[in-house]
Amino acid sequence: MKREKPKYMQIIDAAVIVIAENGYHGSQVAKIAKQAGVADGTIYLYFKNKDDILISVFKEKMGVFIERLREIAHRPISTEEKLYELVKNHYTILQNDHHLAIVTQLELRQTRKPLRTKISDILREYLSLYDYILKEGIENGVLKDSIDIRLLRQAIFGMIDETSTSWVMTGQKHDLVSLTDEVHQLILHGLKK
Amino acid sequence: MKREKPKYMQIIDAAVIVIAENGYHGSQVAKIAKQAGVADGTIYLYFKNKDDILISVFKEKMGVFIERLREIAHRPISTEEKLYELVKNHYTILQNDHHLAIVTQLELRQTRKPLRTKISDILREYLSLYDYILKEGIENGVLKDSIDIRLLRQAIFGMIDETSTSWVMTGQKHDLVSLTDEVHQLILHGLKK
Amino acid sequence: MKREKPKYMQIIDAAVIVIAENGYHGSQVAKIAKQAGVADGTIYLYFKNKDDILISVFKEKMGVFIERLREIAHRPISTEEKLYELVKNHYTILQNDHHLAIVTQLELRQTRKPLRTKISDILREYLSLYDYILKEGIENGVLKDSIDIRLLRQAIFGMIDETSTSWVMTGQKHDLVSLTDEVHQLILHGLKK
Amino acid sequence: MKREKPKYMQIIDAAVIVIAENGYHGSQVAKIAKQAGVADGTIYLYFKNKDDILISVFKEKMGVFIERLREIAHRPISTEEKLYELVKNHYTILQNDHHLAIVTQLELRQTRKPLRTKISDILREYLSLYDYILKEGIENGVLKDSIDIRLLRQAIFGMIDETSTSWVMTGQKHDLVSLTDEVHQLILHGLKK
DNA sequence: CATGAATGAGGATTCATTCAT
DNA sequence: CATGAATGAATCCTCATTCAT
Repeated sequence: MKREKPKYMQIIDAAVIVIAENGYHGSQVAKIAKQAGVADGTIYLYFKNKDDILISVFKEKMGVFIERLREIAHRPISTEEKLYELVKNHYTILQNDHHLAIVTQLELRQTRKPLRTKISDILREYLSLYDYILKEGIENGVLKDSIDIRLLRQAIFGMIDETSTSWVMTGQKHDLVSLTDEVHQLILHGLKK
Repeated sequence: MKREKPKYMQIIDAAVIVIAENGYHGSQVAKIAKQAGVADGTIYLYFKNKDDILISVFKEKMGVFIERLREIAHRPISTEEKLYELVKNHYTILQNDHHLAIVTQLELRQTRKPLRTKISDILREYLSLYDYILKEGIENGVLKDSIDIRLLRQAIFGMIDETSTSWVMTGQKHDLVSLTDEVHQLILHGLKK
Repeated sequence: MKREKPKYMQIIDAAVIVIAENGYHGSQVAKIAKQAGVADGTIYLYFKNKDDILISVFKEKMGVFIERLREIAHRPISTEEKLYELVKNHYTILQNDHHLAIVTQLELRQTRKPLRTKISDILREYLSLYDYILKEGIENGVLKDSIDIRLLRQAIFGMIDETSTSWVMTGQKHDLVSLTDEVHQLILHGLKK
Repeated sequence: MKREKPKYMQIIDAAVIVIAENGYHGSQVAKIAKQAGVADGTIYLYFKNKDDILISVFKEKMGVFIERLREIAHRPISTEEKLYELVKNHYTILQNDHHLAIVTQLELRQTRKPLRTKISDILREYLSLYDYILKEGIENGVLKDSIDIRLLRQAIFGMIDETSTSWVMTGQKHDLVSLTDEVHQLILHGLKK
């Protein structure tokens, strides 16, 4: 039965695994095709080229982050709670898929310009939800209104991203989600006692 | 006078320029050699291989960050002031050398395992100075003692790194150093009003 | 009405257009199929393989050359007149179908052995009509009997073919048929005054 | 001793042999490199790409045709004699190098546009010497002045080219140079008795 | 008869590295 | 120390052809 899974997602999923295990550089198209159980040429029926696979992986997986955060952003809860859920959501998705975590935190930090641009574009949608929550917080008088919102967003994302990368680079040994409380506290109140 | 500059630094400097302008991928050894004004083969008298050039670039340039931060860490000033200088120092070095900023924030985020490891090793020395300042702050009762010091460090570095990367990716148009006040405030007191 | 045209000729005609516009190299089977309005696989119900399309194109189109020349060869006119009509016929067919002209003069000059052989075989029938006319001319004492008939034929065909190719390569701008008089004269009396 | 032969000509000569024996299509760069006794990559120190090899082969070899014809064109002999030598020269060069003959008459008739253009450019210099001789003949009242000189040139070249191609396609069995007399006669006086 | 998704063999080209001079 | 000509491994992608529907 060919029905099971459309080949597109089959290849995406294979790519995540292969890239996580071999690095983008070590992930020949043939290797991804084999993992996906399709012929090399089949890849090109669904993706323009190799880079397009990576971009699509990011797009598809970022979709999950975005979808859930969007739901959080619209819940009838306080800004503090939304920020808490924001952090927890990010950590949870990464912790639940170690392969994805490697790809997201390490392999996707590609340097070639065109790729970088495409990835940024996708990330922008995710970060615009940060902005939504932050703006609301400022309007409600919960968050500082003296600082540029972009800077607030970068501060939050920087903390979450750096802690995630550290977690991945140290072998994903400890529990990432359990950092949520402390990181949430740091985001809101800073390092000062 | 090229004569007075040992070829080693000549190549390092050439590498920063070439990599910043062409990306690591587009920086063939031949191109770096040409920019440095030496023959291709000469590179290999000073560097083991191409990766070694990148690592050496990072090591040499990180040295400046480390040197200055070490001086700051030992000044007879408060922890708050040290953190202020830490941020300012990082931003200032990047802002003063746009080529270096590109290399540091974008091109060095290489994905290949061996390179990643080497770069982490070098970064560790820089980050250990963060730890020194943080530890002091905790002991003096200035900083939270309820949170793991590694997390505090990641929070600070994450913010600084993310803001720097954003600055580079948006074309280094605005003034980076002038963000110091706000970022310092976020580090200490968080986003909450 | 596509319905009335058997798919075989539909594909042949599509191939002439696609090959003329894209070159043999740029004429993927899929492109020909699309132009013909059939599925890729359908091509293989009518042709053994891609080369077979080209051969069939040549065979079908050469058929027109042959048919008309055969009629000319049997007309009750002088050898000189027959040679005149031979040239005019060749030029007229090419001039009336610019796509065909490109395919015949340029794209069909394929180099691969098997194709070359097949094309020669088809051409042979056309050229045997040249021989028929030439033989008659020799027997009637009109043409030189001192020169091998194959050489005479090659001389005529060489002139016609080269002038046709030049015409195609210069963009088919001038009138090809109007060269008939002069070429006819050259064939009969040579370059000498 | 690497001295013997500059690698450029070494590769050109290898290419002629390999292409003659395998066709352009069957002539992988690796095969040419092997025949030339160099590494694959070395080819690219001397040629921009594979097509450039073919173009260079044609340019180098056409040079011989041109050089010799130029000398003939300037000899103090009659136009008739020059045309005789022109034919003989062409046939002689081809007959003396069977590999070259195959490449020239068959493999070089490539269809891809850019290649075709480059080859035409090179051929033009050779044909301009035809024009030189023809113009002289017309001015001296030896040749017809009623026919466009380009047509005269195409007639001559067409005959020579077609007879050469026939000779190659029939396996280069008979003697090509011995056709000179008859072809010369056809060029000057045509087929008419 | 007709479809078109899937196949997978095949090859030009780049570029880090070496080593004879 | 310095050179730079030569090396050769390594891989993405195309596209003619098949065959299950």
